[in-house]
Amino acid sequence: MILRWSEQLIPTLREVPAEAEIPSHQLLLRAGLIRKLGAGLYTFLPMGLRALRKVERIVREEMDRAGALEILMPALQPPEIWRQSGRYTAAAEVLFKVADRAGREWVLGPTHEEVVTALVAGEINSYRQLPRNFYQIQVKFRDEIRPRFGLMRAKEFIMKDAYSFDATDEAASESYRKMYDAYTRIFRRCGLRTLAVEADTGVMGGKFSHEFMVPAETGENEVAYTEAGDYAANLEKAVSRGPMTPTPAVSTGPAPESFATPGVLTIEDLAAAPYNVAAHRQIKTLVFMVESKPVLALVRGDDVLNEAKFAAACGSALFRPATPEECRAALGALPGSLGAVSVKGLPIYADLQLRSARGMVTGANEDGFHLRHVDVDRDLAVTGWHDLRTVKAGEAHVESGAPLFIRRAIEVGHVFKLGTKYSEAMNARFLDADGKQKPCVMGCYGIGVTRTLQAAIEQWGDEFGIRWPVSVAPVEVEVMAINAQHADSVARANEIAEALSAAQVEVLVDDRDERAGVKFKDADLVGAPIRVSVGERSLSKGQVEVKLRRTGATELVELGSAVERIRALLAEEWNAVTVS
RNA sequence: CGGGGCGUGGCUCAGCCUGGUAGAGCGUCAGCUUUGGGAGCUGAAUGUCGCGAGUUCAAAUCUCGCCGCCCCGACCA
Repeated sequence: MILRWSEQLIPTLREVPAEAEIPSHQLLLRAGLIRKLGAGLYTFLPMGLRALRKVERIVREEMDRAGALEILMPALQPPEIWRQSGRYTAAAEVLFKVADRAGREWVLGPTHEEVVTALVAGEINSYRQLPRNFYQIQVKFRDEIRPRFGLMRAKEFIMKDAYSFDATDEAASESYRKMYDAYTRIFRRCGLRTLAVEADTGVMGGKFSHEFMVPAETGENEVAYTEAGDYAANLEKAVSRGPMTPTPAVSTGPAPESFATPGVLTIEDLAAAPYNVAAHRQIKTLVFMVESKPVLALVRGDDVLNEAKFAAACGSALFRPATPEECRAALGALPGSLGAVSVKGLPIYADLQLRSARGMVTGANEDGFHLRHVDVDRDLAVTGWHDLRTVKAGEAHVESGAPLFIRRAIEVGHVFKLGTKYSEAMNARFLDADGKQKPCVMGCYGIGVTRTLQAAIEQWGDEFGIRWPVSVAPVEVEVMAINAQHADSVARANEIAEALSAAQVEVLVDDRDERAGVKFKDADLVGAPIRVSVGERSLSKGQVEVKLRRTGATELVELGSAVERIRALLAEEWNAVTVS
């Protein structure tokens, strides 16, 4: 197959568009792959769509190979099923809602658990029909608070979502494992290095999950991991043996004692002179409005509350920090002087590091005062003890004791073991061999297809453009006649392109009457793995130049053996992304 | 939603502070020259200065409101 540049729409940009901040977003625009319609809304241009289709094809092949069945569900959904699952309110913030002409409300699907479970509830009745795994590649709509970074976080994006249904928990684990393996293969075939990390289940619910992360400085997630690779977790979920400095455990007085701390509003203020209370000797008291009611969260002064862990502890994701007025209403003081000593009637969730801590300092619930000699077990009525702190780099892995590293990453896939949350809510039951009705045990599995594409660019871009892994490159080879007015060059270039095309190679011919520099720059931007340039100079010696975009290596090849050599190089490129 | 920034030919931006003629580079079109890493010359087209009010003899410029976009936080593939 031959594409001719002159007949395409490949609007490359010489300058970096002002709207793009991160390299992959800049390259998507500069290489003429996408154009923006509005915030988080993008048109895929021909080259961008070609690359996207390549990712989709890999995903399809691996899902099919893993035994999943492709279907296609509606993006427009009735709100009833969302009420039925309970997510009409739980996920309300991301739901796009539209009205039809009669004023009836509809939902634009942000995901499809409800639809697929409703389907299964109607169609699967017997254990003999299990297991089944359904997937689709489809548009999702999410009313993101802040769309960002091009395709990375869009209001409308393409996702591969799969849903497994099993008769037993063990069988569900096997389905989960199959998807996990398929994901590993998919990302490798897309040329991506990924890290599978333990993850928080969030609003999805369920038992446990793994995220597939592409390490990148521009990623929106942070991952904690050991060098040996025996542990990797999203920072939201990560645990360690605890902070580097132990929590004080020696009582300093028989009862809490108030002391004046005028102007002190932060942990740092209190840690500084004249008070000199080290941060790890302080109790940080945070107030959240959980489903409109105040709840206290306590962590050590030098720790950072992990909101995902807090959500798990209090059993709700619907919370926000309390306003100063709400803090005053709940505790009688403004942030900066808050504490949990003697507080009654409010839920208090405390981090495990504070358990049995003694000789601590915390706010007195009186503006400008703090309490010292606080012994947690004696002075605080803690509702629940949980791991609430965010792990820090350098802390010890729970099992091996090895130091944890932290780095940023892009989440490209997420697999969940859901259990029966949706099947029970939506009544997806089957008749088991023992004659009893049981809910299907579910799993769900997502890949951000458009995000994966951008992650590949983020990982493989350089200052000149995109160095596509051949498996997702819009075309495999670009051929150009350096001087479009030199008839012999043009003829030879076309011959090579025809021969490659005959050998099932996807070729882009830059047939524009542009100067060499322009075509070279554009070739680097668009990033075909192999570039063939035919020019008078080398042609006079019977040669053409072949360049590998990935390594930058160039070689001169005899005209007669050029096609053979290109195919050999191409085979090597494919080998680099092949999974056996 | 809170905080910050920006909106001027297709793109990148200047002009705004201190009101009066709307500009540059790139791109586009025509012609000539040039042809191995974003060429040169000549000529040309392209603007409701985001929208709406207000102040003023006069508004891209000052004021107010709205809209859009980008960045930082919460959400997620």
